Amino acid sequence: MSNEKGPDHSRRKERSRQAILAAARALIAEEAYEKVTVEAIAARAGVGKQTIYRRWPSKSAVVFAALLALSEGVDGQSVALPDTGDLEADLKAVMRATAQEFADPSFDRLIRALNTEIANDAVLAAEYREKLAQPLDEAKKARLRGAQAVGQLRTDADLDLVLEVLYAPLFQRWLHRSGPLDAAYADSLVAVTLRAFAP
Amino acid sequence: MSNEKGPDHSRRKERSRQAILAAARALIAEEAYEKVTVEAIAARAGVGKQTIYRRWPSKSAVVFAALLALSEGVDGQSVALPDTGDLEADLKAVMRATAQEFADPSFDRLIRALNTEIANDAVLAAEYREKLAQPLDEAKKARLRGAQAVGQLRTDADLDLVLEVLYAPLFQRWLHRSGPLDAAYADSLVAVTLRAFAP
Amino acid sequence: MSNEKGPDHSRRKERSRQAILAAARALIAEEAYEKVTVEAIAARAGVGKQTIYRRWPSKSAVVFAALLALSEGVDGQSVALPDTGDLEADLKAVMRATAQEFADPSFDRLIRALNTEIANDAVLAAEYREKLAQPLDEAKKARLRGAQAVGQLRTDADLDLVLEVLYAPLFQRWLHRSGPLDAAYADSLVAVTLRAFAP
Amino acid sequence: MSNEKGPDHSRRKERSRQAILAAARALIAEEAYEKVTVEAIAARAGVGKQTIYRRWPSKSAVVFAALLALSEGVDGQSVALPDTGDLEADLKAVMRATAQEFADPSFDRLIRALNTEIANDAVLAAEYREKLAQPLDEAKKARLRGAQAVGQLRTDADLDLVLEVLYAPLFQRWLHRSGPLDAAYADSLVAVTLRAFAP
DNA sequence: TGATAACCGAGACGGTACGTCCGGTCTTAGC
DNA sequence: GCTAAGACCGGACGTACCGTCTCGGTTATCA
Repeated sequence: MSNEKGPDHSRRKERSRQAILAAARALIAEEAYEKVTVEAIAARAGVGKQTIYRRWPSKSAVVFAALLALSEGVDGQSVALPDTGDLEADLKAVMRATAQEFADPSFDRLIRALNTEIANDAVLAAEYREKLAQPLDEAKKARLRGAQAVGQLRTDADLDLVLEVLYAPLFQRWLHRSGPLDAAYADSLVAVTLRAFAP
Repeated sequence: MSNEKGPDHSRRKERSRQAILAAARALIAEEAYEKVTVEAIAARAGVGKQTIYRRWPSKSAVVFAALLALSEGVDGQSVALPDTGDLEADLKAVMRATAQEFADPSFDRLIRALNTEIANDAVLAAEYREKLAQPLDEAKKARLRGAQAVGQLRTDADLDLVLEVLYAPLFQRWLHRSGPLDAAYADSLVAVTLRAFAP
Repeated sequence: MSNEKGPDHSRRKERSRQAILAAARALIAEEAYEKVTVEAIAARAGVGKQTIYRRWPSKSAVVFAALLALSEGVDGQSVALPDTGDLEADLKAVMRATAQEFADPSFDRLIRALNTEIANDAVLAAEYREKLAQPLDEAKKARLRGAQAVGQLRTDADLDLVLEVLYAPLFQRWLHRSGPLDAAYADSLVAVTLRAFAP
Repeated sequence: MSNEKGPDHSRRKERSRQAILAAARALIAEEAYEKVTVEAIAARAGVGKQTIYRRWPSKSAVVFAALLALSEGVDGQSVALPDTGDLEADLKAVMRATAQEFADPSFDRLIRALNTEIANDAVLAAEYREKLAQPLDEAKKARLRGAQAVGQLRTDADLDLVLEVLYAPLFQRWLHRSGPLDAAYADSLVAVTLRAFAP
C-alpha cells in the first residue's frame, strides 16, 4: 500500500539529498565559510544547481539544513546526560566533553557556520530551536529534574536558566575566542552553577 | 593654533574616514546585513570605492572598523558601572539597561553584524577583544573589586568568570532569540550570579 | 534540411548574440567611441555582462564583432560592382556612393571605430581582411577582370594595386579629414586610376 | 641677459616638458598603446601627474604632443625631397625609405598611436595637418613643381592628388597590414603615379 | 643669509569602467 | 519525468586609471 511512487524514485531523491548535505558539510568543514558556494556544493555533490534550488529556497537554507542534519537521529535517549547519581561528576564529564568538541577545527567551522546563519535569520533560528536546541535541552533538563528529586538542585530552579548559566559562558568564550576552553574551565562552570542553584 | 600635522590634509582624510564609517553604520542599522555593499557605503559616504580599499583590505574590515568606532571614546571612566554601594541594585540597573539596548532594531542589527564578523575571523576577534571587550570588562571588574572589598562578593572569585556568568546567558539568549530579554530575566541573572559568588 | 542543433537553445543564444551586437552598433553609432562601455552594451541589450564575456574575450573583440556583423550576409553577388559595360561610369558611380556613405555621421563613427580596432590589433586586422575586405575586393576585382577582357584596363595590371590606387586616397582623406569627399574628388580618382592602368 | 623670466626657471619647465614627451614616446614605442597611462608617463618622467595636466588638457593631448614633437625641427629644408633631376629615381628612393621606416616596430607603434588619436579627434587631426602634414607636403610639392617645370609631370596635375596617389596606398596597406611593404611595392607606386600624371 | 613666494613630486581623492564571481532562474539533452 | 549541466540576468567584488586637489619640500628671488 505504502510507497506510491517507485521505490527507486524515492531512493534516488534521498541519495541526492544526502549527497548535497554531505557536500555542504564537507565544504564548510574544510574551507573558510565565505568560500562555500552553491556552485561548489552542487559540483561536489555531482548534482545540478537546480536540484538544490528545487528543495531549498536559498543558500542559507541548504547550509542550515546540512548543519541541522549533523544531529539527525539525535533524540532524548541518545543525548541524555549520564546519570551516575552524582550530578556534579556527570555535569563535569559532559562539560569537559563539550569543551573538547570545539577543539576539532572541522567541528568548530561547522558550528560557527551554523551560528552565523542562526544569528542573522530569525526563521532559521526558530527552526534551530525547535529541531535541535529544545530536544537537546529537554534531555538535559530531564537529568536536572532527577537531581532536583534527590535534593542535589533547588526545587524551584528555572531549569532553562540553569542550562544557560552552565553553557552560555562556554559558548560565548568559544564564539569570541576570549579564553581557553579546558577541563578546569569546564569544571569551574559546573561548580559555579551548582553553587548558584544549590538547594 | 595647535595642529602639528598638516591641518587640511589630515582633516580631509579624517573627514572621509568618518563619512565612510558613518555610512557603513547607517546602512547596517537600516538594512539586512547582507545587503550592505561596499558600493553602497561609498555612495552614501560620497567617496570613491578606492578610498575605502586604500584604508581597509576588505569589506569585513570596513564593517568591523565601523562597528568598533561605535564605541570610540569609550574608556574606563565613561563605562564604569554605577556604584551606589549596593552591588545588587547596581548590577540590576546595568543588566536591565543592557537588555533594553537590544530591543532597538538598529542596535540589534549593528551588534549582530559585529558578532558575525568576529565569529568568523580570529584576527578581528582579537582586535575586538583588545579594543572593546577588555576595556569594558576592566571597568566592570573595577566595580566588582570594590564589592569584594566590602564583602559583597567572594574574595577569591575569578572576576572574568563572574562577568561571563552574568552576561553570557543574556548574550546567548539574544543571539539565538531563545527567550525574552526583560527586566525579570535581567534581575534573575544578577540574583544567580550573586548567589554563585556570594562570600 | 532543418535545424540539426537544438532549436530553442540555438535560438536563445542567437537572440542574445544579436541583441549584444545590435546594442554595440547602436551605441557606437550614436556616441563618442570612448564612451561605449561593456556595461552600456549589456544594459542596452538586456543582457548580463557575463554573457558578453562568455563569448568574447574583451571589449575590443565585441566591438569588432559588432562591426564585422554590419556586413554579414555580404557576398560576391550582393556587393558586385555594377556592370553597364562602361568601366569609367561604373567606377564613378561606386566611388561617388562610397564618398557619400562617409557623410553619414553614424556610419562615419562605426567605420572609425572599426579602423581603430584594426589598426591596433594584428589579429583583428587579419580577421577583418579575411571576413570583410577580401570578399569585397574579390567582387570588385571580378568587375575589373571583365574590363580587362574588353580592353578597358591593362591586361597585366595588378588588380590589388588598382583597387588601392582607387580607394586608398579616399580612405586616407577621410581618415585624416584632409580634404573634401565630393563627387568631383570621386571622379578624379577614377580618372587617375584609369589613366594609370589604361591599356 | 635676454631671457626675461629666470633662466633656470624656464630651463626647469623645459626639462620637465621634454622628460614628459620623451617618456610618453618611450612608452608608446615599447608597449601596447592601450597600456600607456598618464600615471606611467608621469612615473617614467619623474614628474607629478599635475605637471602633465598643467600643460595639456587630456591624455590624448599629451600623447599627440609627444608624437608631434617626434618631428620637431622638421622644416621645408630638412625634409625636401632629393632632386637629382630624375623624378622617378628620386621618388623611388623616397618611397623605399618610407616603406622601410614602417618596419621598425617602435616607429610603427608610434605612428599607429598618432593615427589613432587623429582618426578619433577632429581637433587633433587639424593640428596634425597644420603642424606636420602640410609642411611635409609642401616640401614634396616643391619637388613636384620642379618636375612639372622640366616636363616630367603634367602641368595641370593637382599636386595634392599626386601625393595621395603616391602615398595613400602605402599608408593603407600599412595601417591594415594588407600586404608587404617592400621595395618592389614602393617602385610600383611610383610607376603608377608617374603613368597617371605623365605629361 | 634669511625670508617669502613660486613651483614641483608625490600621491590621495571622487568617479567610472573594467573583467570576475556567484546567487538564483531557466533551458536543454539525456537517462 | 526528472536529472546533470550549464547558460542566463543581475549585481557586487576588488583593481586600474582618469583628471582634480592638497601637501610638504625644494628653488629662486629679493631683503
